[in-house]
Amino acid sequence: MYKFKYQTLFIPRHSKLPLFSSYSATATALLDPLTDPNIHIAQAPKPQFSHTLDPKFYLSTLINCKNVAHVRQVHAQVATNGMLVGDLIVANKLLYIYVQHKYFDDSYPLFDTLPERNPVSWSVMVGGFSKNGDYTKCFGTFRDYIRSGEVPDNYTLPCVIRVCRDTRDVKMGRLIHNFVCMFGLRFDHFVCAALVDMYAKCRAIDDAWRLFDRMVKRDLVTWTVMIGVCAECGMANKSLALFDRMKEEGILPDKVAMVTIVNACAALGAMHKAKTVHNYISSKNFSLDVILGTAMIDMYAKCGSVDFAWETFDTMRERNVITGSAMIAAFGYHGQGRKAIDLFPMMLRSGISPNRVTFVSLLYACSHAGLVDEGRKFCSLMHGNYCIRPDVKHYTCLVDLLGRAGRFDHAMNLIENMTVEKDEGLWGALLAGCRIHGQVELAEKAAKSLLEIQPKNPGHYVLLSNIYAKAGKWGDVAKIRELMSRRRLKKIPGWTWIETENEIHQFSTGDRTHPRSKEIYTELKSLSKKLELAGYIPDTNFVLHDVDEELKLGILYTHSEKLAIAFGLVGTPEGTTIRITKNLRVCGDCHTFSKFVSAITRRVIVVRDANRFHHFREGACSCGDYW
DNA sequence: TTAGGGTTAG
Repeated sequence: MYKFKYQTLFIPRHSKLPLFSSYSATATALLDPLTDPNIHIAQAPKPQFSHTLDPKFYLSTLINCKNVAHVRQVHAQVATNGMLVGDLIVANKLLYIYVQHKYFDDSYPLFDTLPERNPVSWSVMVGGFSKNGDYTKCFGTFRDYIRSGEVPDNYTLPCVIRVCRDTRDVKMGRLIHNFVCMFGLRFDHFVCAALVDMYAKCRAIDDAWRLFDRMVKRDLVTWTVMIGVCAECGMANKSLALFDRMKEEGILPDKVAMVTIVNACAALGAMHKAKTVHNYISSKNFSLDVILGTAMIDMYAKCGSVDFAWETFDTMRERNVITGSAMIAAFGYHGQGRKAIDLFPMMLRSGISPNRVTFVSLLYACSHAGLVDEGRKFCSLMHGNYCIRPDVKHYTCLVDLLGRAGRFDHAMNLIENMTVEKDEGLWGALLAGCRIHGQVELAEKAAKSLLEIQPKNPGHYVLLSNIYAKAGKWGDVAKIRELMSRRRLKKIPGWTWIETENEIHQFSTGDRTHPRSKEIYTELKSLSKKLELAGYIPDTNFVLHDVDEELKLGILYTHSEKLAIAFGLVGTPEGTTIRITKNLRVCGDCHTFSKFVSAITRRVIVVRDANRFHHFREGACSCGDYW
């Protein structure tokens, strides 16, 4: 069908010689055979063109070029015919194609030698550098643009704003924002959307909100940006509200928006919301692809249901290493170390190779289930079979594993010989192990290193104080309290959330603001009598305040977890699982309290704390009292 | 002739 004489094409770049001798067919038809993967460039047919000065012809030819060699041919032809001087549109199109395909060696000389440049030429170059991550050249070109006396347009500015976002340079972002106002583009949709994204990613959330609220038209992507940033900044509840508002305004979510909202549910740990979102996904027929499915596994795991996470995993047609690692991590959060370990060979059998995150998840799962030998085996396997060198996260899991098992010699040996930089997580893991086993001296060492790295984190002081309290070292408890006061550090207030069908209820210690507060306290009082009869003894060591025992008891009884559990008992149907989320680690007394409550009320209580999940059932906890 | 922004695991 095509009658070509095959010959090698060797086209010198920027050749001044005419390269096409005669016109025989349309450019499109001539270039079509090149889409055939069996035809190599070197064998490609030589197109037969005649000279032409019609810019439309060249534009159409450029659009249909299938490789850079042909773009360069057209470039040379265009240069020969003087079109670069005569028609800036053709020159810009050439620039655009080179930049799109990252042929900066071609685009930059062309841009440099253009007899004239218009905003499109500048915009293409600035955008090209921005997209390619060459921030210095992007800003350099933008600066030259402004110096040339031109006013940047709504095409160029978003490219520069993107660089500020990628480099998290909010200072420069604000400077560009000033330019935006100067150039009268503050209401431009594209510019505004880019600014909202930049502020959101730089965590300048107030600025992002201000602009978002002011936007005349907000499209799906901008809504998604705001929904995502709210969840990341600990305002997942606001994310969900924003999602509802978006739908009310007639914007239909796409799959990316759904993944974002699934993440918000995961951050919130709200099971009812998670189910509602899942129903929405099903009703709108979003396919459960690898990204959405993996996000849902994570969501269910973080909402306290490893079973739903597994169901999702099981339904997915396509899985990758991220899916597998997410499921292993899900088992790990919930203390189901064996299941996490069993998933590993399944993953290998399906042809998925583990990566460093997979091993972190596995080691975490082993650690939270007290599987010391298995953890050590995974560590050797990681290094021996997969050539993955352990990083600080792997070491942290190992220290955690050894610390929980009381193998402090091994843990210290590991820490002393590790070659990667030690971080607060590593020392925190050792400190947590010391707390479990009452290792006061080692705890002091760990705390010293920890406080050198993070001197302003009150949680570390509280943990050390609890260790002293457990050992009866009240003088040291007092010293820690003084140190905290001298450093003006306050214990992070504990918050607990509990979700009912339509609402999320939040409690702080001693909270009486809830509309059903009276009922909650009555329930707590009646519960305390039953618990004492069942053998529960409140442990006031967990109260850091310097107050008398009676007051300590009072404070202990109104910890936010206990208020949330009491509300769960009165506010949810009998027999249903009570699911609560805490911002801190669960306190030892509340842990014992929850075990007793689960026994006397026959309720399953699922607590998500800052570290892991606890499933309280019939007087026992899934963590085996290691947390 | 040109452009921007949102998505999965520890």
